[in-house]
Amino acid sequence: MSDYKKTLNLPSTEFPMRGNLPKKEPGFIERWDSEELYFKMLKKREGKELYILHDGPPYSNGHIHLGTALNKILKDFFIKYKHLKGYKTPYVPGWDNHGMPIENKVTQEDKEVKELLKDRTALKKPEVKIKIREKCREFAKYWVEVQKKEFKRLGVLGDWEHPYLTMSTEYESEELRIFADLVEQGYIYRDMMTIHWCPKCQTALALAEIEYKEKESPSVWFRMKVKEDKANLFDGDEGYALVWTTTPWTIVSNLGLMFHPDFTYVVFEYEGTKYLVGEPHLERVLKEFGWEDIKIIKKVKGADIEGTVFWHPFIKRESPAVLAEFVTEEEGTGIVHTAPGHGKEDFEVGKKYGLGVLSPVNERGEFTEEAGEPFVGLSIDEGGKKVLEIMEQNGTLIKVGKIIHSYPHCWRCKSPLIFRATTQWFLSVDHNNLRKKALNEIKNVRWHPEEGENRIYASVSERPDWVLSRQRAWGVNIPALYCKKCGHVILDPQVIRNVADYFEKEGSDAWYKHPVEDFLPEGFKCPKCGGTEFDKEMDILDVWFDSGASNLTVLKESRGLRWPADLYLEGSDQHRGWFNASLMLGVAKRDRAPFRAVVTHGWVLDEQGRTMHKSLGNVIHPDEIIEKYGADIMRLWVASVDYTEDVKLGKEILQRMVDSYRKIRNTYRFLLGNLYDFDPEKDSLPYEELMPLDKFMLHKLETLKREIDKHYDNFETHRVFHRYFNFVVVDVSAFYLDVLKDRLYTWGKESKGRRSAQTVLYEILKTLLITFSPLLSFTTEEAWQYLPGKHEESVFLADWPANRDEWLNETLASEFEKLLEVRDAVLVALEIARKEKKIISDRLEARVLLKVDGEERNVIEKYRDLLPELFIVSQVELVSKEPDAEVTYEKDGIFIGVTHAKGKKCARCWVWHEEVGKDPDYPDLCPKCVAVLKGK
RNA sequence: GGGCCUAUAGCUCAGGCUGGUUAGAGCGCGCGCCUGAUAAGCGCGAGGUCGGUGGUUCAACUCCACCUAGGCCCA
Repeated sequence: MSDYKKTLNLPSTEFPMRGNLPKKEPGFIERWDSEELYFKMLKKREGKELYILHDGPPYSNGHIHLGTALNKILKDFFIKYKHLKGYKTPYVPGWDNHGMPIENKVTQEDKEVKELLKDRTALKKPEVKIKIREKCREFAKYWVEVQKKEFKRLGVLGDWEHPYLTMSTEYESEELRIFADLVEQGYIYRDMMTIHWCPKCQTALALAEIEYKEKESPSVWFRMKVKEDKANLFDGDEGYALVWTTTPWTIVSNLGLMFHPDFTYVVFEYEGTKYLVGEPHLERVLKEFGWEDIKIIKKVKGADIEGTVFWHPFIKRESPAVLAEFVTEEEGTGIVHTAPGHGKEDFEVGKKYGLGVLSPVNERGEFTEEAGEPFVGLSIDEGGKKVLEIMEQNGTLIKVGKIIHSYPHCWRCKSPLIFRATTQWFLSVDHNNLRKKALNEIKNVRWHPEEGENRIYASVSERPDWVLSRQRAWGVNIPALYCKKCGHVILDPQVIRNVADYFEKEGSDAWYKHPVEDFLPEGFKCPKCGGTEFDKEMDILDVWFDSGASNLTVLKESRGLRWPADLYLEGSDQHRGWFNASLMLGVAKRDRAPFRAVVTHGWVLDEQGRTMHKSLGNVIHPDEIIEKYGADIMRLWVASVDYTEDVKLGKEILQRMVDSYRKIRNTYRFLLGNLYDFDPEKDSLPYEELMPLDKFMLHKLETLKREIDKHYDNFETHRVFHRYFNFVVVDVSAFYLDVLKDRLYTWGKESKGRRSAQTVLYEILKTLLITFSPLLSFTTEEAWQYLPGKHEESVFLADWPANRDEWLNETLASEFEKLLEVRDAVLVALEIARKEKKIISDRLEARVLLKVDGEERNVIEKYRDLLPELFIVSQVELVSKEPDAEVTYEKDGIFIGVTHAKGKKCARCWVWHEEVGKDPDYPDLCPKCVAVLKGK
């Protein structure tokens, strides 16, 4: 009986059922590398239109995380897709190397550097800087190599041997030349700016280096006498503004008083003296002072107080009233002491009102000459006490208490920070209409998702001038000169270009290594005093300038690239970061946005939708996933989610991806198994000779391909995934392949019916592999190797399947959709027959009686011979009355009856047939099988 | 505190922008079948009232307001 099994055409393939991805994937990477697949891909598209995705450089200071993995995988999706579509897609990965995190790491952990830095002033010495930079370079280089391996492990193809590094000599010199151009065009200027400063470490701190901690400070209440009472607050009498501060030392630098424009202010009289205070603050302040029996004189709106002038409490200096929204109701008096040199808001307001800036404090946190006697040389704490002393004496001090509040501290030495005004280099955002031009360019860029446009627009229209300088060691220097004679600061394009030439040859350490004379053009003199001796600027450029310049330094013809890029693809946090910086520099230099389209993705969150955080213990590392499941599972996950929003990842989600993967893989496997004896060149049938069901599947395949194509083009890879997966599961696996088994297994090996099916199976498999290869790169490549017939050595060297209009057959498709509706109803009836009535177990034991009315009747009759195959039952009988059977079922005018099939079960094809046994040579076979075995 | 965004079955996504029959799909789950895709394959079924509250409307998951939770950026 089982002898007949050998006469069947059962599937056969070497393509393994199990993926074993963690083990197998590295082999593919090696092969792609050694066979130079990336370059072969480029070569294949020689002369074709370019599609340039410009890589946003990740920071080289540790292993990649899920966010960077997500990012690179998405980039790989679109590059591969565009390549398959016929574009030439060179991809040059980049790394961002300079900057604070690496410098901090080195200065904190490198023994040699730590030793050098025991002397806190050492940081200023060129040789120490060179040492630090050397260590930083080593550090960055190490992590570039690590990340490179990790990115490659994800299956990302690109020119990994020639990436761009912001610390490379080539990059640094080009960057400096761009800077020189900007100087020449007048974008760069110098101005004061307040920064967080650690007096102990004697260094500026970036926002990320600040820790907020509780601190006890004095709570100082004092009064400032009116000088010019423009708003007639006090009716010609002597009057005082009540002011509060927690940093008495900054009173030395007071240059104004802030009022809230919308608050109401109250003038009241206490013991014969008139005072001004915010109305919301009045009660609290009186209680604080223990003042009773006051008399309210009048109320004034904050906005009206603007322009009133007060006297500094102890210096003969004016302090005008200005308006600002920073003033709060909760604290103080509603009148805020303003020292533009010592506070961010103060600085902004001071700049707006032209108050000037006083910052008479040196790097060690000591008062300078500028502070005047008796403060010179005092520390800020001592100075603060002195201030209180003086105000106590002259009667301006009202009360001193204590307050515990959150205050910024240095992350390194944990001591409280101060605000200091320093001179910095700026890029003017409004020079040459830069902002306006940039805003205009934003409209010409395709943003995905669309909300990105609002976000970048807001950040460009609101952004202040760009502070370019950093007081750091690890970065590209700003090659400015200080005239030794007159102190004049010079930023000369020619000098900068000379420096750039040195950078190109020696790297940016050249700035420290060479004497300043080496950089000067012949006969260079201080334009102000004619001096010929200069000091070098020690500030470096903001790292956002580094990466923001990448479009200009990297997208060059000499690299086979082109400016502007077709696509930028980064996390949505880059609207304010890299997109912004790139846009500014791109527009400043070339009057155009450096990108044609910008795609952004969200954050990777845990399964509950919370940020992954060490302290929450919910962090997942990419290599955990790769080692356990493989990169294709990760890629499949990326493909399955709508990345424009935040995406969740966790155990269940991964398990679902593994399940999906198995289904896809097994379907590939089964397709391959049924093509073991099929040579597409010899055995394919022309379209006209295909069986109707097979033509129908080509119609579905063609539709699928076109939809997927559209989704890729719209950057909607999750729609690609869902559409594709649904096709694989529903149309191919559950329907087509299941129905086809009889034809594939039991019909003659070279029968037309079988070849017809194989012709379509081959097209399906090939299309499935190519169209999904950007997403599921390893597995499609693996399966590709088993594809029969002549084909490219790699799926990535194939072309996106061309549109086949002739495969679209709407008439046939709508007929089959109707048949499928009937099929669905039949399946329900069969389930009843099996489960409730137990008259059948296997579907082939069933005989189906069918009565269909209306237009569907014609279709059913047209394809009546196909119905048993389609339902996978042994017999189908069309009846004209509602069937009288053991099992009946009706749905939407489709009447179904189920009985047990007549005749006997054919031992070979298992189909029940009344003519089984008719042939004496094969007493247990049906006529069809007999014919097959007798070779027709 | 401000800007932008998100919230549909256990999971991943549709739908709704142009408000109107029982809100769809696949996976997972449950129950079966098969043993000629077998650490596979097939079928059937049960799951949501669309984050919450209020409003507009004859009618809202879909429009508006507020709230809650979460995310990114900024302060």
